[in-house]
Amino acid sequence: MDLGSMKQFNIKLLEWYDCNARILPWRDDPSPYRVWISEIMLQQTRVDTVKPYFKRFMKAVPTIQELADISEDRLLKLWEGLGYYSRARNLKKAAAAIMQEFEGQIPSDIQSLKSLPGIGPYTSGAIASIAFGVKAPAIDGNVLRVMARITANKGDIASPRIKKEIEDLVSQILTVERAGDFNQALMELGATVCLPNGSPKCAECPVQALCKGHLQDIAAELPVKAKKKDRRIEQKTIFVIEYKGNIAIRQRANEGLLSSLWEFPNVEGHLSYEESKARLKEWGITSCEIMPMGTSKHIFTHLEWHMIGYFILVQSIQEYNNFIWATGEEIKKQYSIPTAFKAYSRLINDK
DNA sequence: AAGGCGGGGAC
DNA sequence: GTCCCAGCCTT
Repeated sequence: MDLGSMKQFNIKLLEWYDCNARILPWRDDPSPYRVWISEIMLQQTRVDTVKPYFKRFMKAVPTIQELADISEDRLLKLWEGLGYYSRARNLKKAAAAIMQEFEGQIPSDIQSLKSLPGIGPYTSGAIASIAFGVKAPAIDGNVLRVMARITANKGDIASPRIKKEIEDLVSQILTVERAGDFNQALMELGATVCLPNGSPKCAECPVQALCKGHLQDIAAELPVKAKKKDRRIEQKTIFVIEYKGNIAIRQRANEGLLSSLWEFPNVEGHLSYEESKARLKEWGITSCEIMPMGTSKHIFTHLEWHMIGYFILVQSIQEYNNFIWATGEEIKKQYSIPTAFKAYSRLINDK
């Protein structure tokens, strides 16, 4: 792209953004803390999904100090249902680091930002440019798609080489004073006009005349991405166990999938009625009614859970050290249970 | 370079 | 069903 085209690109894009920017909760006051929280929530997560979580979080945890001091259970409860829960734990770690190493102030330079847990190449650029006006690129999935089409780049945008090409180009184009607006405009264009899956609305695009992909009539075929691998399937049996009005829950391991979130007792495989009874006996539950709750499927990015459930009404119990016994109300208020178990927790919420 | 890590919306 | 989302971290 020549210098004249870059200049035109800047002007057209920012003109368009000034008229078409969506009104978003984190845009009216782009303070570093608000930008940081919003950018972490927005990682691999749609704007409409993030909105209510962001508002609730800012009200519950308005300062870095409070974030550094928050309990893990309260933090995960605020994150419940949003997914990628390591983001929440990294947020707390980063808050502690900001208090200790940066005197309570979020740093403005890329290197310091990237030193914080959960902040990588994209998020460091986003915070630096939006909150501090630093002329740094912020290359996300939208930008990769938009720029691949603008330059008619047929390379795999997942490859580091192509990413670097696009990052270098955006860095060259990014000469305007409004670096934060420029980055947001590029993402906004990708989210609302230069749509994925072969559906770009080129007729509405402010930089259509500068787009090689459009001029060559291949915009819809770009960007090129490698095919995804198949998901692994796991069978599970879920037990919703009630005893004297309380439900059994337990905390997952603090690493790996859904780490340190809470769940109903469950085991690998699809257990029959008799197998379930034997397993419950191992857990000290000797006398109970067992009722089937039906099947449920939950799809993760890399994994599928195919579940069957049993509702267990316990009459007597030998020892119950294995689980926490909580009321439906306590679960709703205190314990973060991942969406994967929703089909079996609905019954509790209805109580 | 590749895989783990959630959940949901659009088609 | 498939794709992909304001990605990061570990191996």
